[in-house]
Amino acid sequence: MTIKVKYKGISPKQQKIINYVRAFWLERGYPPSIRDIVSGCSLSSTSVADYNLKILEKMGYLHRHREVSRGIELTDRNAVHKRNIPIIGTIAAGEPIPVPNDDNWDVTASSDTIEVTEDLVRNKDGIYGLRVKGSSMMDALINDGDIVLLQNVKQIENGEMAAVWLKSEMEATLKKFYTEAGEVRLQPANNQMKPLFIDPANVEVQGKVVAVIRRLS
Amino acid sequence: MTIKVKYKGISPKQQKIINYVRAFWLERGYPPSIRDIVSGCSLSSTSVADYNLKILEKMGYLHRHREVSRGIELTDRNAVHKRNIPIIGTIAAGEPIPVPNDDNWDVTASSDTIEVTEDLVRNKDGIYGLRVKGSSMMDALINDGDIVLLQNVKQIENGEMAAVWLKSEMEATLKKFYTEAGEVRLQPANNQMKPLFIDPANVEVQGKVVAVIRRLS
DNA sequence: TACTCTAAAGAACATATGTTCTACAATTTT
DNA sequence: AAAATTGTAGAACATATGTTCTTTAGAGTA
Repeated sequence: MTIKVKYKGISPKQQKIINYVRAFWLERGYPPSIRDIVSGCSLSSTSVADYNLKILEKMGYLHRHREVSRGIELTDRNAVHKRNIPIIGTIAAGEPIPVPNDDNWDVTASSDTIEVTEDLVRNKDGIYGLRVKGSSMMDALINDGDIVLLQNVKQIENGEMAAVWLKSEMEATLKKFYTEAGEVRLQPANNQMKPLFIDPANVEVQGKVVAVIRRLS
Repeated sequence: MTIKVKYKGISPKQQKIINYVRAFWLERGYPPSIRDIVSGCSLSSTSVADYNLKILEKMGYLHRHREVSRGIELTDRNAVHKRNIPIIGTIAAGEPIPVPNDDNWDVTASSDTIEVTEDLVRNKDGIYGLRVKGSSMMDALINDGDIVLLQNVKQIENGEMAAVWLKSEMEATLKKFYTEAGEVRLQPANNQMKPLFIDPANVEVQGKVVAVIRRLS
């Protein structure tokens, strides 16, 4: 199905072209070449296509990548804002929390990623995911198999949920984080459970929990 | 939300290639050329890329259009589509579970929606969302403010998580559902908690839990 | 009319890019 | 060990494709 949009300030020919590009792209999964446009829009020459594409680009309807075959990118007004978040490892009670680095940070190289809509991680940089292993995070209301999205931050504000590594206990955990009078209070998400009071030197904050995603069935 | 699966039966190199193709496509709006793949995946020759692409095509991971520049089309399983899920109300212990109807079903009219990528709710019809109010669902590892995605189903399979309304108790709850010898067993997601045994006549299954999304900070 | 500007034709060109071939290394199978 | 299969390298080739140039036609304007 092709959705035709009415565009302002452009000729019928240009309107035809932009609709053709969109339809082609939706149907085939890659953009049309200049000559595809020529035949698809019954144009007489590649230069006519080029001429009109230049105008459309200047008006902001699309972006062309120079010298790239089929390098037409629609500036999509109904663009889906999505982000590929690399899942760099698993988090489990007895294992160190994987820390993002240049290697696993590369989304294109990462074998495992989760794609989320932008509003889940709005405006935030340094987001990565961990797959939860085991049921040790139940006090954080997080189950085996859940995916936790973390943000790589230097500082945690009081009350935020953090992924912390307890050095002497050699344990990873997810807790609400509070600094209080020379010590750190770690509070389970389930408020009815008792907090943990720890020596700050024993705590390594590895990230801030931004979201949790659980898929069932 | 798209979760990239570990692909079976293909080499790490092929896995890297397919991820690269998808990332490239998502980011730039058009597919990569063979030589883009060569440099992006640190391959040594175009023929290596070609060789592996042929295998990936044979295995159905992508489709190549012969003699077409950048004519790589990702198979549907890799395509990312988004869905707007209407959030038709809240779910709380003491309140009836809102039931979808023609009115609140209309995504365009619904005041509140959540946008998710297709494979979180893959192939499923009748998906709607409820915002969790209160902390009564903690035994399901679900917190105040979480969003629960439900599917409007007639039948629940044993072991699936269901949103049920307990008539005489006038209570909504989320539990794993089992029918057993003339009664219904409702098991909290936290397996260490005790199950509930209920007369089937007292149970109204309102929906099947498909996913849980928790946003923090 | 003459001038300007926009749009179109068609051809020619440069190169980006898919394809293929041969040789060889690495791995697995016999 | 020998053979077969699988994967890698590099180059060469054919062509798909973006770019540019010149010429021409129409439309509006002074």
